[in-house]
Amino acid sequence: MTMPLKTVFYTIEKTIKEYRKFSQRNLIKIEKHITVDQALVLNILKEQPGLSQKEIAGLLYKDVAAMTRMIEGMVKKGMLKKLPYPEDKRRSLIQPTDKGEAILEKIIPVVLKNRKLALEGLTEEEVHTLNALLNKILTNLNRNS
Amino acid sequence: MTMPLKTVFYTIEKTIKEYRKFSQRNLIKIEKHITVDQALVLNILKEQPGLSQKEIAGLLYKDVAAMTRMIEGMVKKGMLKKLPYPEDKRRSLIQPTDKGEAILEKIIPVVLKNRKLALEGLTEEEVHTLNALLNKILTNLNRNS
DNA sequence: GTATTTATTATGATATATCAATTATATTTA
DNA sequence: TAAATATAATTGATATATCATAATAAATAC
Repeated sequence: MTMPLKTVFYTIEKTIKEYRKFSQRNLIKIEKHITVDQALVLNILKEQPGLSQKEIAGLLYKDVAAMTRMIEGMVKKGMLKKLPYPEDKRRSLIQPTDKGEAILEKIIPVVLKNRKLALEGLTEEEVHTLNALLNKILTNLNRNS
Repeated sequence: MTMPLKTVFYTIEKTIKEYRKFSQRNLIKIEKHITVDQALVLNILKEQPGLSQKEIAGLLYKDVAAMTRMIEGMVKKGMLKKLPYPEDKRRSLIQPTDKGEAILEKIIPVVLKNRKLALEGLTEEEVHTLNALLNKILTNLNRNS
């Protein structure tokens, strides 16, 4: 087996892990006790209110069980609230609390800056190319599974 | 904040997660109870015998504590053995057992095929470009951290 | 309209990750 | 060489992930 560490998959994994660590470090500077994923949940709920836990899980690429527990944790920490969802009693209406919204406002600029710093020196076309190549791989994976 | 789900970082994360799942599914078909990371450890130790746990952790991009437990698990399952490491008593010499080697031989073709399927339709140049673009991001992350 | 199937969420068991603190050994330095 | 510092690995506490199963509600089939 040629060294797995020299494959492009290793580079992909390394990049996303470094990016997550980088983002996490910068997030914590301005808001202790928040994780990258929690920030994403707050943002998603702000932009698409009324999503189900399953839908949020899908967007964050997580398991629904993991999402149950993550949201539970965020409710405990006062960032989210769960209200009854009239049309479907299996679900809840999940909303950021005032505290959650305040946190989100604080972290948005950090998230934007993180992305900007990480993509420094890449042209729009390069970012587009990167996306396109990754999508080719994704297509292969879906076709073969 | 523009939707995080539309950023290239989301695509990167999605790609590596899908690739891991894809690999895991195919691995399990021929060898129950082995994970992608365990396969990588076996392979690394075969190609670079005598690495320390810390070095292996670095290559797999994991914490040393996680590596301690992972290796512990693989020893319990009979895939690895830990021998005394003469020059430095803090370390152990970690080696695949016969069973571990046999497993590795079985899975190598699967790993190679996984990679091939995932990269189907991409030219060598495209793979090279993908790598280069990711490395640009990695450089940014390192410089800014 | 009841029974069956499907969908959403929650839970239990287990595995893995992360961070801090600890232990044992090596290395440096004064 | 003794003391201080650094390194490799382990452990404990906590968080998160994953898979199977269960509980509840909704949708569909009969």
